[in-house]
Amino acid sequence: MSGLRARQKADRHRRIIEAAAALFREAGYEGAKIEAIAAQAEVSVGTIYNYYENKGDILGAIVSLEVNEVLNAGRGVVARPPANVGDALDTLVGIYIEHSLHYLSKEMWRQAMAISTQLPDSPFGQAYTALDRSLTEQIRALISRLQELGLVRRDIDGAALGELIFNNMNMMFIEFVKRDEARIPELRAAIRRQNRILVAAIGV
Amino acid sequence: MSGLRARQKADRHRRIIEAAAALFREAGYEGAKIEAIAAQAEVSVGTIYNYYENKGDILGAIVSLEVNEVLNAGRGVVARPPANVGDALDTLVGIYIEHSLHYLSKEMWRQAMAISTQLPDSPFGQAYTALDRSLTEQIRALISRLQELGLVRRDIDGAALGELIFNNMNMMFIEFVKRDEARIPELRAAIRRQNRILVAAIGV
DNA sequence: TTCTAAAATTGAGTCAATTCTGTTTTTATG
DNA sequence: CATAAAAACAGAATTGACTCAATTTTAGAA
Repeated sequence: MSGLRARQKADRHRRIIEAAAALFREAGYEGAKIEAIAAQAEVSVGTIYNYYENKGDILGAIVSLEVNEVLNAGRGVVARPPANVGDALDTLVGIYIEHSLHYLSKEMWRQAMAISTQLPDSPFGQAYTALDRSLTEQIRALISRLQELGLVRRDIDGAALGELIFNNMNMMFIEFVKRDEARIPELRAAIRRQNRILVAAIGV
Repeated sequence: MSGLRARQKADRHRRIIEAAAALFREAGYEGAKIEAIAAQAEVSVGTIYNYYENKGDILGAIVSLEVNEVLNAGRGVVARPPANVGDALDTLVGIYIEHSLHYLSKEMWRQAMAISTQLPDSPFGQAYTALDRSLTEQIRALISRLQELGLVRRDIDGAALGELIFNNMNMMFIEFVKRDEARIPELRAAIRRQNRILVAAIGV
């Protein structure tokens, strides 16, 4: 019945996320003190911890928003991929990368990745792993689509190939966010160069 | 030369590392309090921070020891690789993976990886990136060696291939340390399956 | 409307990493 | 040897994430 309590809860969630997102961007993850987030969201410190297990989970909620957008954008490519294996992969990778810095700064990505390895069993750690899996799955779906279209050999191990492509891209992205001066075009070019080896191997 | 001061310094370094390694293993990274490490090493908290920028750097020193051993073990394979591309890669990957849990527990690896992404510019962050590069380079050297031996096509982009193989392996290793129940044989099998696609593409 | 149990909020208190400042030890010099 | 500068040390103070017991608010029954 969408009672008062439920509405207030949703509203507090939103205020906390908005306050945190703003402060993470302004002051960086470490620089954004929980007290400051609480003050800006007009709730108490205790309330934040009632909603999120720890500071990392707040960042986690923001990351989920970003990655889900990326996944959505990727669906279009899978549905109607460019009629060329190299271009198809490049287009999908491009969408992932170009969307990735929309809400999250490199510093926020670094923190998010760090937390997800540090606490793999926390809510955020598990959510992050699930997001990675979804991305891998989407790449696998693209390969499957390309096989249907007769652009990729039928005898290719699609699952293994999807993992290979995702893992390489992801590792490149990790290195990318670790260096503030790294630029997107160079990242894309490097991944394209790596994928070229695979494209040669799997094309009909 | 080699005055008292230098000797005491080296000795204190050693004691701190030994105390930390023992406590990290016993109590985990978080569980090993700086005060406890200081007590066991018979120095004060302040002294530890005089030697290491932060707790992560202590772990970093231990990780470096481990990875350098791995690199050393790998040299043998590069010098005399198995006469088959798939086996050669599998042997090198195997050495990396089998040695990896010698001194470091999965939990210690998780922390180390997290810190290296979180603080890429700290002494440890930079060292970790350099170690990754060395491993990538060693894989590239193996490929180069296999090309000399006529086992891999000459027109293959060795640098890109080395990165691809390392990045995939590394990402698989990250997922491996994130799950306590994951086992080494399955990890190796999964990587072998992924590399099979590449082997088919690059063999003469 | 009034009352009660459940749910949610609050903020002072705890804990551990890191910083800071005064003291001690070592080295170099006369 | 004495001594002053430099280096290293010690541990108390600070800081900030997180906890928890007390208080307040809400939902629903009478």
